[in-house]
Amino acid sequence: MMTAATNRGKSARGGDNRRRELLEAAARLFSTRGYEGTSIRDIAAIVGMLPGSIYYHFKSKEELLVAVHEQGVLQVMQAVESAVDKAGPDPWDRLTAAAEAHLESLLAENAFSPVVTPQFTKAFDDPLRSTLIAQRDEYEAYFVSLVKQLPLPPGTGRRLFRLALLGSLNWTLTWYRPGGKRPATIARQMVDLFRTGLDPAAGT
Amino acid sequence: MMTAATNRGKSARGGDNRRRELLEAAARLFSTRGYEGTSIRDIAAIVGMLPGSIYYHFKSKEELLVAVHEQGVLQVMQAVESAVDKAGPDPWDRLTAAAEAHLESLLAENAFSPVVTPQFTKAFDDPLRSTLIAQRDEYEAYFVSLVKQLPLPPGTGRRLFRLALLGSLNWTLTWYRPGGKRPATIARQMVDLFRTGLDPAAGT
DNA sequence: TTGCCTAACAATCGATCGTTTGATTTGTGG
DNA sequence: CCACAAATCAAACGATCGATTGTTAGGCAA
Repeated sequence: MMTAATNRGKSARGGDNRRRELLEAAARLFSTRGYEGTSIRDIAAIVGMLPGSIYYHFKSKEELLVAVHEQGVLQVMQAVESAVDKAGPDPWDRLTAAAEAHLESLLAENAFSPVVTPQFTKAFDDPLRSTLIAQRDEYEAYFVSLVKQLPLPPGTGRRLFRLALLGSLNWTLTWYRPGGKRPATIARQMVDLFRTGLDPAAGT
Repeated sequence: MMTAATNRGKSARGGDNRRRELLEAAARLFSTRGYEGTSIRDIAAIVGMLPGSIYYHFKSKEELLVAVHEQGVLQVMQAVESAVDKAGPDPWDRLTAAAEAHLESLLAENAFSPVVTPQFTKAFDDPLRSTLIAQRDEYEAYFVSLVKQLPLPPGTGRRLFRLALLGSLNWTLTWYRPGGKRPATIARQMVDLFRTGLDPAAGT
């Protein structure tokens, strides 16, 4: 799905390099300094362009944000789906593969993806906010289906499990430092945490 | 610990009501619209004060933020320590009590606490950023001690467990809607999730 | 060559930002 | 009632914000 008027009716020819540069610069700044903390002038300076020129490519700062967010969701979703497709048929293996790809995307250098977190989304109000949430819901629905495949004891809160797992993964953004464990390792250990539990005397 | 010059040398008489009003208004706005998204004028309007008058109570917007953050950390920490003290001696019960109090504080109406999340902290740069992180680390250290008491099989990653649990709890801020399960219930179920695990065929 | 389209520049708009300054009100002790 | 300090008002400062406008230089097609 494409939010329409996201690009200027130009056909999908490969020639829109500056537009991609703008998206990438905006993504980096939005994810590090926040949306309000980033000015059009900051973005223009990075790509070597005058502030006004940005409005040829995007008709407003909000539209630029929507485009960045859309791109971020798209990148993460593609990475996750591709990883799951490569995994075996076991539902836990597939969920683990998804978690690994999810976290790797979020911590990747290029940094489109951090914008995907709903924490980022929270601050906006409602025309814009709904747009971003809708983009993201499409992605989270994929995790719903992955969790649904899990053979869990009846009565288990699948929704809470999904939210808790994604919370653990997404929260990694706030404490991860490069040089530590690889993201995929962290993701796998987290899934195992939920799967096997910690208390040797559990279930009493 | 008090960051010094946080108040204007006025003794701890109870009479600084407007200051508290300012702190509360700022907390609500900071946590919903973000720091950059909140203007001094917005805060002044809420408490019925002209923008310039705020500078009688706080010498800069940054100092106001630090004071709000300090207050937020303090409130959560006190709620958690009080809850743990009331709990029994069992380490898992104590951790559960902490998780419940933590999440209840974060979702409380008054809304000082959401500012405590490091997600919020991330956007600032370094003189300010370090101050906020230091305030928060003091709080997280308390969870380190709670997890240390847990009787876990040797070789378990206590650090990852703590981060994963706090991630699940903190992430609740992004999806919780009033009218659903009570925060304490959510917190308890999350701790149980980590404690007992989900896979009936686990440990293979 | 002519004509159009893309992409950017140069300059500037009104609004809003954090902050400062100096006068003025309000409350309180002598 | 007066003096003095605490608290707020009133007004404005320079800077920066997102956005608009008019123009121009290059590329490609007819």
